Amino acid sequence: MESIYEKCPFMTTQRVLQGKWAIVVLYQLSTGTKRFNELEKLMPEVTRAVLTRQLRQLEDDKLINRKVYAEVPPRVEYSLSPLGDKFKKILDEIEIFGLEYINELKITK
Amino acid sequence: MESIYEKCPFMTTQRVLQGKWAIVVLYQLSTGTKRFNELEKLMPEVTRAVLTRQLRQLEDDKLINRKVYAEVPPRVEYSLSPLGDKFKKILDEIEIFGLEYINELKITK
DNA sequence: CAGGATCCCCCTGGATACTG
DNA sequence: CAGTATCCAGGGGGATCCTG
Repeated sequence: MESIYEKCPFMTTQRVLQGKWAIVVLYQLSTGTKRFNELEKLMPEVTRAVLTRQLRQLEDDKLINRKVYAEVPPRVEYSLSPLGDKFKKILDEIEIFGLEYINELKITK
Repeated sequence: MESIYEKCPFMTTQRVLQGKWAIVVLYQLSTGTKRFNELEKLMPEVTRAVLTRQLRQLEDDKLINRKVYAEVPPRVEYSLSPLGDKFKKILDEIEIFGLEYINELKITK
């Protein structure tokens, strides 16, 4: 890890958000705990392998929790960590901005 | 452009934030209009070519304005567009989150 | 059900050299 | 001063196939 990441809150957040599906996954989990295949259904554009990698990445970055139940068939639940919970504020603003952005460009173009 | 980008505010914002230096550039411009070489000095880790590309990308995405003055030596000023201005709210939350993130991981690790 | 293991390919960041 | 023009290498996304 480099020094700029440790000092600058913007670079730090940027690093966490690099994954193409990071924001959407965090959003999905912000509405509640989800199982793996629930996330799959909510995000049909993402393949399994990619979704798994994105989840691992967010887990490594301490934004989400992964809970495995020792059952058959297996059950795995993903949820926001305490740190991930603090990300919700960003998500709220992203949603507002995103909608405005979509609207604005619809008019302009 | 694909349909999911046009509909989902999270995907839309994600696309805009893909560039490695997007957030930092937006932050720098959120504190006021800057010339190209000011940005260079504020972000020494980024090379010229890369910074230029990032600026063009944000310009294409309508988040920043590029104003060229017909002078010698040339002067180019970058600033937030009206749309970019709306991004400030996200930046505020990113800063808060980033600082909390840095703090938390310092303690945990 | 929830993945793991590979492979491939493209895109993007970065380095370097040149310019109106 | 504020870029362009190339080139290169690495990594991440995506597809496909396999598994406890």
